[in-house]
Amino acid sequence: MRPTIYTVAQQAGVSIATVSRVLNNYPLVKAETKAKVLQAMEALGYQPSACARGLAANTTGTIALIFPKLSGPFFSALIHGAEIAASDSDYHLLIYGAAGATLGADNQTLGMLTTKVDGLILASPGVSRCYIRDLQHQNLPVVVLGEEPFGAPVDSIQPDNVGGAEKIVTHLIKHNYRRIAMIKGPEAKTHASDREHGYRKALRDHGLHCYAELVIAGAFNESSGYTAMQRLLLQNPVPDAVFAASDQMAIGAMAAIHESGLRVPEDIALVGFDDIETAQYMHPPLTTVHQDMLGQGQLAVNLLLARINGAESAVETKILPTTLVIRRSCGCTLANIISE
Amino acid sequence: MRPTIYTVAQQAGVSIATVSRVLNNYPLVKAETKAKVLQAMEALGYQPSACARGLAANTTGTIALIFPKLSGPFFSALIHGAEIAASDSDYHLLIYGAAGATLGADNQTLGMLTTKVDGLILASPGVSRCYIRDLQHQNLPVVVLGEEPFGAPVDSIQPDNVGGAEKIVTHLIKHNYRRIAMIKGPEAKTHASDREHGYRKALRDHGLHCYAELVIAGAFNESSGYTAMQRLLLQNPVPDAVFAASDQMAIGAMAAIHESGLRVPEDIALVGFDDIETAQYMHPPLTTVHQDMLGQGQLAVNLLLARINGAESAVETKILPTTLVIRRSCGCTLANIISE
DNA sequence: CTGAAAGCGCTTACAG
DNA sequence: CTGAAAGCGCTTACAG
Repeated sequence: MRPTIYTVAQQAGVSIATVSRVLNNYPLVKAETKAKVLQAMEALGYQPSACARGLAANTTGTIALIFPKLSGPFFSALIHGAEIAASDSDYHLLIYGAAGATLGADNQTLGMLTTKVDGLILASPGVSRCYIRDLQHQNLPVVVLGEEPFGAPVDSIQPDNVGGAEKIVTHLIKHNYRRIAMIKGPEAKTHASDREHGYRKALRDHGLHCYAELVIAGAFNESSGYTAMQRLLLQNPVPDAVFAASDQMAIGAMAAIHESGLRVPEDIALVGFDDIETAQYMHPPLTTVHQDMLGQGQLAVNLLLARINGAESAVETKILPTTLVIRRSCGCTLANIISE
Repeated sequence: MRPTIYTVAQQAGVSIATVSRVLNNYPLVKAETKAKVLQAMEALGYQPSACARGLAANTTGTIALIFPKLSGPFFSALIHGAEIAASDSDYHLLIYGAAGATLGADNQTLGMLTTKVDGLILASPGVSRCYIRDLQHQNLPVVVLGEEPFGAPVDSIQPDNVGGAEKIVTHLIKHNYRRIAMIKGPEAKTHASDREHGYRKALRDHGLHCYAELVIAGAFNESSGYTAMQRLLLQNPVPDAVFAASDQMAIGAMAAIHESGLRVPEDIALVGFDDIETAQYMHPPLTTVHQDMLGQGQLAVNLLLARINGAESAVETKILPTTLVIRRSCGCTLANIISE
């Protein structure tokens, strides 16, 4: 049998209340008593039950991270960041990839999940407003990651998608490219449409026309970038530069360009967004917009933890800065990284 | 106040025992009673407390996945697979990236974690035997992923590292390369040394000498592959082929080769291991060994769940087959994928 | 087929 | 500074 708080109390010759107090670092326990208890716990290999504690104290010591789907280097870094921050505060991380699942109150396993956590991070684009309300109604703190939560009064964190896209497209314009295409993300996602807005704004501000046939939708992964680029290559004339809304799509696009016998950047310049690890190892190294995914994961957890611990400050909407990372694929010959 | 089982019972006009029975799908509840209870739960928006259930039934409905560090496409796919399988069985997934943490009974937050789960998957190379024993002693089912658990009687899953490496190096030999270098992983990891064994075996079986200076250690990520390749490029003559023990290292190595002005595969052939998503989009597309990471994650969860549900069969050691994926970087001109 | 009651292992006022 | 006791919200024999 696993030892319980009773076993420890008996072994130490104190009451369970006292054991509980040393467990929770109550200041008013006599040093001598505390030592006895600690020693008993050690001797028995005692491990307090998270369930019992959760039931009695109404706190679980775990938080959840909810996703559209768990794949790709982007989410990987996010999870990693969240994991680090959670560990630092002795919290555990539950992940739930709502791939294909309905993300709402009707989802049974998601409902059960809410009773296992003290708060949750919603990194799932397209979370419904009413689901957020639902969670808040249960007194569960929530922070939304990577998307503007229209209408819901909730903390959120996102990179500066508009500004990042604008910066990199402006950089392409400075290179004197004029037929600048974009491989964008799925319509419905705000981070996708924000990057498109940045693209359009940059073109407009420099008096360039935005050709509808130069904007093609992808799905943020390599294969959709590959396919989109193939379509772009069918055009006459071919675009002289392409902005892919994610590095993964840029990787796919680069493969398509190479396969067609054209060169990057001599024939077509190509840039991405995200600055995933692989970007710098491409051939040529990919010029892109850096966003700190690890940092976003950490920040989200820390914000959430602050709310869990009762922070009452006004709702925060954090827009994190992005930086332009210039490598070779845009046509710059510098090998090193420059931020504007 | 959140509704409890008492609220539901009262609303439905039954006892809490009956509510509990419909919650757990007991067969012997009268249909009419069940309907009343279901309706009351619906009306109240009732959500049973995982903690209370866990305490009473000694079961948590969650499993843990433990990692050395949470990063890279490899672990990303593993997590994704685990998540899918867990969801399918209405289990939740707790992840713990033991980056830098001591993976043993002394780790306090890991200890607490064990009380939150019904079993765990150890994907952390270098888990100590005594830690596994410790968990099993607590009656917690364990499955080890990606490593041979020497001496510990525990279920484990791993790809055929030796066979995969042997296959791809043999393929290089058939190309008539003779100075075949290897960028291997860290010494301590069995999956790293297994891949090295496969490499040596292939050389030996074909009467080739294995030059110590052609084997350089990396750390499974891009940057270490890049650095290792730079060292290989210093040699005279340069190797005519390189086997990187992971695709990520191959990606780094490819960048180093390109940067030196040499071509892949004309000057140096290059192959990897894993078949991550990006491999096929490299320039040239990377010949590699495919292992089903998503499938391994799913299999691990299903094996664990079987144990949790009381499966008493003998300890399983699953070695999953790998397949050779021939693309361009080895020198084959075929664009399509062939498996031997 | 259903209910009363004990018990799971903690926390937390309340006394002292 | 410490203990006795109630309570957190469930499950599960045990009766009937």
